[in-house]
Amino acid sequence: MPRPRFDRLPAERRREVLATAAEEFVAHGYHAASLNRVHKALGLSKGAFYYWFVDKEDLFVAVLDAQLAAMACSVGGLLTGPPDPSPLWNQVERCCADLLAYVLERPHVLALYKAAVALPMGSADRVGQRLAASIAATRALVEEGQRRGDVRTDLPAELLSHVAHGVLEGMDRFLFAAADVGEGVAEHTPGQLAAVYVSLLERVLLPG
Amino acid sequence: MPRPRFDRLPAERRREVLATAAEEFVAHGYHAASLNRVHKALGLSKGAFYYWFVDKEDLFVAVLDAQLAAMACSVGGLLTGPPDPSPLWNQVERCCADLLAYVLERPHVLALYKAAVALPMGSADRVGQRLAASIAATRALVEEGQRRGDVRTDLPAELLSHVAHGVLEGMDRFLFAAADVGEGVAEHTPGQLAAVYVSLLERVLLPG
DNA sequence: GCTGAGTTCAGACCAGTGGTCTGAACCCTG
DNA sequence: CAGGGTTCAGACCACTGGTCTGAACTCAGC
Repeated sequence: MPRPRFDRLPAERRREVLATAAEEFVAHGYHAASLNRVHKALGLSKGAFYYWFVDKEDLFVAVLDAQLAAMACSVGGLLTGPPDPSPLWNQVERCCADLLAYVLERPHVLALYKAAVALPMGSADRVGQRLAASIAATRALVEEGQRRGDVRTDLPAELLSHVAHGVLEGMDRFLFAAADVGEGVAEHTPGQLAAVYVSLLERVLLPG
Repeated sequence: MPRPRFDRLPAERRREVLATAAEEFVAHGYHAASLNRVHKALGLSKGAFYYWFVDKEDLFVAVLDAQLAAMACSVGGLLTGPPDPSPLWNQVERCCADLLAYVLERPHVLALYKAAVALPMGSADRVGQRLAASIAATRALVEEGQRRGDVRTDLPAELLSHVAHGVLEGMDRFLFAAADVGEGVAEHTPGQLAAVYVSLLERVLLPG
């Protein structure tokens, strides 16, 4: 993800650009987001913009990466640190709870995520890469689990990771839907929700 | 879904229009599909087009409905006919197998489905409605299962249907991915695949 | 057969889009 | 101060989905 020209800008300006662009993507989704509006809001010429970014998707990826970086700072990944011998499902539950806590109070992150998944999957190289990261994480979990004997091995890891990812997405969508209807998800703590996530994951992944 | 003017056209012309439009959507996805290309391919003026359809989404929905109708003709739904006392999971497996058989040899149906899910969810009124149908079917299954005692009741039906839907989507994506890599999904019969679908569904849905 | 209202649709036109390109202003090194 | 590289303003382009005018046609009612 080399973006040398943009990166050379003063940090404050960079932050401003990414924040404005993020607002636009959050408000309208990827396709309906208008670069012209972003330019106008920033008092920015097309020349400058296309000097910094190669195209619309490039900007979107930059926005996405900034958000992911911010999230990674405060959440801490799964299986990314030093080897952790504690029970795998406990680690998963902790990670889920953290992520939920982070994301539930940052609706714009969810909106960006929605915008990302709505992209044609052909853009597998840039946006797809970022989404692939989340499925890759699931896959890493599945493989580590298979190694430890915590995850069934009668189905291929590839299949299991897709399905596990589907389970998580299903939970997500349930939460979205509940939030849209105004039904208080807030009554449940991230910890409680995480427990449900994990129990469902276990159902599909546990051996036997 | 009233489309009185278009419906008044001779059936052959209608078929031709929908087929050409379907090709375009299949080839490029929703957003990248160009109405102008469709017009040109059909020797059709904008005037005529906008006389028949209210906008791009309207055309897409018409294409989608035509495909769904064709599919419904040859597949036959779940829980839609007269009450069937045979074991629920057997019914599900039969339905899955039929759908898989139908869809695996009609890649364009898959492409259309992908195009549909890639739409901004705000279009909940038209395209979203069609997608909602599939989740509604899952939900009907969950509720019927809860009534019969075949599905757990410790979690709300709403949540379970979203998660079940996620499981199915996960399987779908696994099949897509496998097909993209060229790995023969074809080595497995729809029946075998359906058995895996159902076994995973059972994992998340069975009581206890 | 004529008339006039309603239907059908050709295509000019519009605002807006993402993206390209020219060239002016600036900076920095020799 | 000369000249090459960097930065970026904004005219311009092809193309998009969508609107609108008005010509051609259909078809009652007379």
